[in-house]
Amino acid sequence: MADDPADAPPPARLGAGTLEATPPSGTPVAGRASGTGAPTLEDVARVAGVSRATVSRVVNGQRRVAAEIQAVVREAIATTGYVPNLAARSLVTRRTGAVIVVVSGAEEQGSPSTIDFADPFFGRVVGGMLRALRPHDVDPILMLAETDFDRSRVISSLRNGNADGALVVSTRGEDPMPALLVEAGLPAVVFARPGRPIPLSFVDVANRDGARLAAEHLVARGCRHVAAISGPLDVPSAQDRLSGFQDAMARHGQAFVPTAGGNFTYESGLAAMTALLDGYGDLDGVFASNDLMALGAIEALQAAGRRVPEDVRVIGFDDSSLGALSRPALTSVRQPIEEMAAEMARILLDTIADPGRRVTSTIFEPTLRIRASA
Amino acid sequence: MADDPADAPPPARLGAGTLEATPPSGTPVAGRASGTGAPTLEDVARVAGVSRATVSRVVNGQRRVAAEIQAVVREAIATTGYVPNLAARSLVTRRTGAVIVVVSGAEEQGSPSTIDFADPFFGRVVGGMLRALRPHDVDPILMLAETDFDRSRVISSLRNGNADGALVVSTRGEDPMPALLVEAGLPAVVFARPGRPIPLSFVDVANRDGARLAAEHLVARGCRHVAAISGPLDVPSAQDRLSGFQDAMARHGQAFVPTAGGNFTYESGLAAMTALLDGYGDLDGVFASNDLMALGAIEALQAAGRRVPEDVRVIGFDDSSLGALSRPALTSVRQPIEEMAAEMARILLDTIADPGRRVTSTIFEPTLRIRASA
DNA sequence: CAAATCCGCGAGAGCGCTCTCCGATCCTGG
DNA sequence: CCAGGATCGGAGAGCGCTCTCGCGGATTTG
Repeated sequence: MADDPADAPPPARLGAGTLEATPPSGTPVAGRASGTGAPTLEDVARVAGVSRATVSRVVNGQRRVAAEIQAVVREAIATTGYVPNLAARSLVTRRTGAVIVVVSGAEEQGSPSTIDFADPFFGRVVGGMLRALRPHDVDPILMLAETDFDRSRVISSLRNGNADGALVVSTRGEDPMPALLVEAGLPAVVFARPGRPIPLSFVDVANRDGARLAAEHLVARGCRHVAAISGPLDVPSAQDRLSGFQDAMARHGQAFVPTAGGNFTYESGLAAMTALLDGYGDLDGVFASNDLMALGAIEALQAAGRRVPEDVRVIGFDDSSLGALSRPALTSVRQPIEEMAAEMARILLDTIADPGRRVTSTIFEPTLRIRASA
Repeated sequence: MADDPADAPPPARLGAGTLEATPPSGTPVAGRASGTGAPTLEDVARVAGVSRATVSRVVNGQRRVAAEIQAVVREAIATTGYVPNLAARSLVTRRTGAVIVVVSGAEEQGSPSTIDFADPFFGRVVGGMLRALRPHDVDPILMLAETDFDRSRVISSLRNGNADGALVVSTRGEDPMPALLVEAGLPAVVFARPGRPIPLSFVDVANRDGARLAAEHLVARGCRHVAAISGPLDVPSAQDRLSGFQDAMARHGQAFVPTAGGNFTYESGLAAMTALLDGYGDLDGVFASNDLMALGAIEALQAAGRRVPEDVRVIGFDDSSLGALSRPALTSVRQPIEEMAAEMARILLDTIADPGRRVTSTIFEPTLRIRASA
């Protein structure tokens, strides 16, 4: 890979400030000997007057090493500025200390899934994983898996020992990624129950319970004609949220819940609400399967002259920052995303440590975050 | 890449007994011989009846290899299901094919910077980097750098060859990360001009131009008494946005611009606007240095009975998805974040390929995204 | 037709680390 | 005071890969 002038020419170059790159004078490298630049175990051993093996033992704390020698070695490590070469280590240990965080989904024409990352949801998940991984000194490698090629790249990375396992968060129901992982027998944990049952660990939120919470709240607030805006029904969570909501409403006397389908986007929520309003003018409550759609629904409601929450109450799902900032602030079912992500990391780490382990799943309880919209 | 399950040359064994629920019968692993599990170069060489070196040449396409032999080798690779062991490769090449993406900032008490990731800004930057890195087969390792410990971990990772370089996006002005990187002589590129001048490549947006755009738009819309809500002034971009705005307003006849300081959060925007309203009741236009603060400002304005945009026009900076979704939709100065992130990746890759390269900076031109709020 | 050239392949030496032996030292009990 | 056991450091063999070097055969040139 030399240079590729074919790459998108960077637009609008104004100033091109060029400073002389300073030769790092004060780099704490000392007492090396080999030609490459970085001090090696060998170098430390020489300085400390011990063997490579002993230094290794001190570094990894594997076997007891006499306190005295340990001090000498640590001293030598400090003066040489030694840091272990992870490539060499993982070559022999067959562990990389890295996991792949896969943001996966089927490719959608024209929707560069920048959207993925613009959605705070992914940020929260990734953030939660990072925090859980960090104390274990495990690095997260971020990969997008939109195309089959991407997915095979993930599998390859794992197979060739670039990473020890995968944490998958899918955007769609029929994502092939989980199945591929299982097929290859690779350690992995996914966010949300996979579309079809496969032996793979996952964490999820009790979607039906969350939907019930929403239903009960609407009922308690006096709503008598409520509708639902669902996500794509091939996604299990969307399915559960809808059916959970319908069931709960049925228990409270509303046997039929007018429903419109969306795809978790703002626009689809707007469209769904508009359609709903068309057929059912007397609605006084709406449950949307995520916040983005709920926001779209509010927009449609307001455009139709309905006030939220006075005329129609709206509840979302996710408790995203978007909903907290919008006006009226969105009442929403909160899933403890960060904790869920942390749990994923924990399960994966366990699985890596003990590959024989059976698959597990952890279901988290949602809570209702009451704000202004309902 | 069709591999028929029929052609399994030597007795294929995979780590059986690890999975329990599925018998993964069709795993594409076949034709190994060594004990570890994954086929090695050696295995491929044996199957193809050539030397290790030749297989390596085919894999890396480095030197001419007879087409005929090449075919045989590729065949062997396919039947063995060979994937190169990256650890072994990077041990000798001293390249890892990975870069660290550092989300950095000073530690703040009580604010678990989940906020970082909930802010769509980071998502967009990271997404842009991912896309630019992918075609080069470079993997991004995500790391948070909040504490000194985190930062030294980043430096260590780089120094011990865990990654080839760093892409840094800082949240604050006096972030120590850039300086540390320069000090250690490590390849790195930062997002936005560093707080103090150091020999480090960066990309940025022409903040002053963006602010000018906002000023001119407000003036064109008839605003005569405009105020500014700035970010923390130790951040160069916040400084430039403010002074750029002030200068542009001065050119248009408003020599004094009432200003309140915020820290890029919603709450600070709200507080700043409230304070501004206190002192200057006749404001008819506001420029906030980012969208979050602009949103807070609008909230304050509405709370004070001012209509947006009828009474007061508001312009933000960032063109974030938050602003697009809020009502009234936020007019904002757009910086091409994804392209900027891609350019960062490009510069870093160049720097890694040619470490002697001098530092460069690329400044992008902002544009005004006109929506409802101004 | 012989000599010079070139091209493509194989042999082999490590890259920096871990980890299994083994030998040396020390401690303990008889 | 010595045998036996426990403890701790050293030597050395690779992990899987790349890359330099050199050699043989094909091709070209005098």
